[in-house]
Amino acid sequence: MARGRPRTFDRAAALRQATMLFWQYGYEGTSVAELTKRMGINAPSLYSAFGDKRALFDEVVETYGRSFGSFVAVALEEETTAREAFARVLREAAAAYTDPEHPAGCLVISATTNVSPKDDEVADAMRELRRSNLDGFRERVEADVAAGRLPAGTDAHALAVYYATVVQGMSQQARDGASAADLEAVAGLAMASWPA
Amino acid sequence: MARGRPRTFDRAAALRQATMLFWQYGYEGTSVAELTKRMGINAPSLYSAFGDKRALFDEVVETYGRSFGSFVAVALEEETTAREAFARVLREAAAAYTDPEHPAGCLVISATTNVSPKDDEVADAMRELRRSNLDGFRERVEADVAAGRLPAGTDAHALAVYYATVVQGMSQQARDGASAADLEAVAGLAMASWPA
DNA sequence: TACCTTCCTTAGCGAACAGTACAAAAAAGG
DNA sequence: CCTTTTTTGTACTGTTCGCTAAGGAAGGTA
Repeated sequence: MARGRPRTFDRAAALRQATMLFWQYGYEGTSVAELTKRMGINAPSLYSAFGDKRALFDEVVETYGRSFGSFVAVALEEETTAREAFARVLREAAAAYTDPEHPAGCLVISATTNVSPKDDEVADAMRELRRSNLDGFRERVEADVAAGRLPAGTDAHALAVYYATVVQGMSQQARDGASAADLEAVAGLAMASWPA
Repeated sequence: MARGRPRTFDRAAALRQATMLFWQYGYEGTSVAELTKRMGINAPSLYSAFGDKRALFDEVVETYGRSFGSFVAVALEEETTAREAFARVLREAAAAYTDPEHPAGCLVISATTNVSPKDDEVADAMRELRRSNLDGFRERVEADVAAGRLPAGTDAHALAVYYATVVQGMSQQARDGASAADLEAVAGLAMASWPA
């Protein structure tokens, strides 16, 4: 098996390099020329291995969700109470968004904030991802209401939107140079709004 | 005076149209071709009246700050207490960011989130604007600490970063389709974190 | 009317964009 | 060895990018 000439570059490593570029400059802010340069390959190798720019970006987003972005779903699932879950999400976001090992903030939040009309399909796909994260927030609150850990009248949607707002704001703050300590303080203040 | 052929388009109206495009699609997401089409003029008229794309954007940002974006500074100055000032900023942001008369969110927050490396000067200029807004937040808190309306140990910087985070998050939520009611609930929850 | 200044329209500039045709090169199968 | 299959590097496609040269058009001034 494995007919033909084998590829001479590490596909996973190239994908990681592409991730760093899209993370830092966004979808349209990253050109194929910059991608091939950073990935250490020529354009035909990129198109052969990943399809086109859009497909490469989709694969970047997918692997991002299973690595850098997985802490959110993990925290929502592992913590026993919604309060502890959201506190952990914010605490870990403060660390992750300012980790000097990679670009600041969250790729899903920031990579398609400004796109020209011709690429609104990509922006819509990312918006849909953020909306599903918001649903995850709401469902976690609803689970605690159902379990009696939160009052029956709790507005799960409002609480979910609030913490999504804080997380998205933290991402932008990190990209504007906020420190991990700054964001930890934000996380602490945001948890003061948790219903009594 | 006023020698030569007078221009046949309304410069202020053209600037408003440019504002709407930059507001919706961002700096790089808006092409000169789209600008001229929406402004109803040809490229040479745009360059003659405004300089180049960057100068047009700068003028857009300046007029934006004196109109749509002025509510923040006004609220910080007019309200007697910092608490009332921040509550008003969040309340008015909820309305302004979802006003159907113009694109959602805040132009200064969202127009240069993703730019290619060649335009990082524009992104830096906008970052500096956001940083000065953050300074305004901090100074408003410090004023209340000095006046005895807030405890002497209040962390003005942390509080300023927190409310800047909420405002930026609200802008992104609005661009993702959040309603005015959603953002009003966010504003209410965010004020629950105000120091006792 | 004649002139002067400025604006508008047409047409196009070089550069960068995403994407590809083509043939040499390198492996496995026969 | 020879064919087949896939990757490789070179060079290139058509399109869009921001921007502008050139000349006619339209006003005020004399």
